[in-house]
Amino acid sequence: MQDLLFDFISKYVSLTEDEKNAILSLDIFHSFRKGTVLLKEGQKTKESYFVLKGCIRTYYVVDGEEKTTAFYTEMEALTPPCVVSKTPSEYYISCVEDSIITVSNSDMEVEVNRKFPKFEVMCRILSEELLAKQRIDFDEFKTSSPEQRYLNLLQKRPDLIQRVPQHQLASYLGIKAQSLSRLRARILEKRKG
Amino acid sequence: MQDLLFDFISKYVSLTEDEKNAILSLDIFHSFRKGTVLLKEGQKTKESYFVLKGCIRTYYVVDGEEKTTAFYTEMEALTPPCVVSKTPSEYYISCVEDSIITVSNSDMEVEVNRKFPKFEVMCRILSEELLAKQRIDFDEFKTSSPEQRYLNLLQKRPDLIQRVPQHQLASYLGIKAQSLSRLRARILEKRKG
DNA sequence: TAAAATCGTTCACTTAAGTTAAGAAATGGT
DNA sequence: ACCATTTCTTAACTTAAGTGAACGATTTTA
Repeated sequence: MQDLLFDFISKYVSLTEDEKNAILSLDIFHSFRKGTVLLKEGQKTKESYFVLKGCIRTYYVVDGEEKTTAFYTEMEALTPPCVVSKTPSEYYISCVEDSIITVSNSDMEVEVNRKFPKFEVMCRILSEELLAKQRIDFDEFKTSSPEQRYLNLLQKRPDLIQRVPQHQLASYLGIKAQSLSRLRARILEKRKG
Repeated sequence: MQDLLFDFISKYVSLTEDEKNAILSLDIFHSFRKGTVLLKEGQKTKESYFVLKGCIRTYYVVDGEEKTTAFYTEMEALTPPCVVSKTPSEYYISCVEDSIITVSNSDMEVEVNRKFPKFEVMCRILSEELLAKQRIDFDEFKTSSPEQRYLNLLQKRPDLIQRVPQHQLASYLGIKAQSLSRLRARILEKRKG
């Protein structure tokens, strides 16, 4: 499992054995059962997550209704906005599947960055990449219809459609579960006719 | 004008006179007239922008139609995704108003980061903050209706509604110009009735 | 394994956005 | 100052998403 993390890191910086051991000594690898809530609305936290196996989701609860805004699967990292802004969390994070996740906290990261400056570089590059990637995702969302968004998702993350409940997918696409059902039926109809 | 930039930077790291002079010697301050196109679709670039005065927008052209996805105003920074991914740009950038902007390129930044490691730290923090901020914006967009988005914008960036053409605002809100007109009329109607 | 809860789909109806077109208002260029 | 262009609004019609309700299928859990 550790190798997955180190393979990921090696795409950005090369680590010595000492550095690897320093990371391992932090004891950041954790398993969670499906449904486990990692973060609740209103809670303060300094934790960031990196998914090694499984899937986690972020969701808001508005008028008693869950609004899912993101899914993180294998080799994806999540630092909740509340960690950056140092305010209580506005959303929940929970496990869609049994998952193996590294959990680190920002004090730890400050310490590691101080000891190993190359970490600072990796964090900067990672943040810049994620920012650019997320910008593209946001732009695609804005400029397309729910149907186009669904077809786009089918292309880019077909696994999500299999492993995630439809009603969570629907709010991820910005629509209601019933509309997603209808939209899928519409697409099938087009393909036949 | 330079002071605006240094005031902004001072929120993240403190610079010596030497460091300030190093930045000034790069000659990054530029003025552009309203309508100037800074970047075109298909073009390769290494340039990042920081708006000191004025307003720039990013937009895609889909089937001959402009789709505006973002506005950047005073003290806001933009590194186009294509700079990070090193691919041709998928969108245009142009000036909504006469603007004063610092234009830097990524080779310059690599050099500055090498000379002054504190820049690396600032870039990391800035990227992390922007990532968190953009995540919140994306989530708000996903979880609200066009009407809610408009009312939200009225709260958070009332200046934009004044300084930007309605049809550009409309696509920024993910709808057509006619729908924005109608939606505004609907809101006025509610306030009276 | 039986009862309860969650999940996915369908339907009828409502609401709002997309489309096409027209015209008024504002802006820009010469 | 005038003409051309762009911008904004309105209207009638079409299309698709929201809503509330029902029902079977699946999953959970007691």
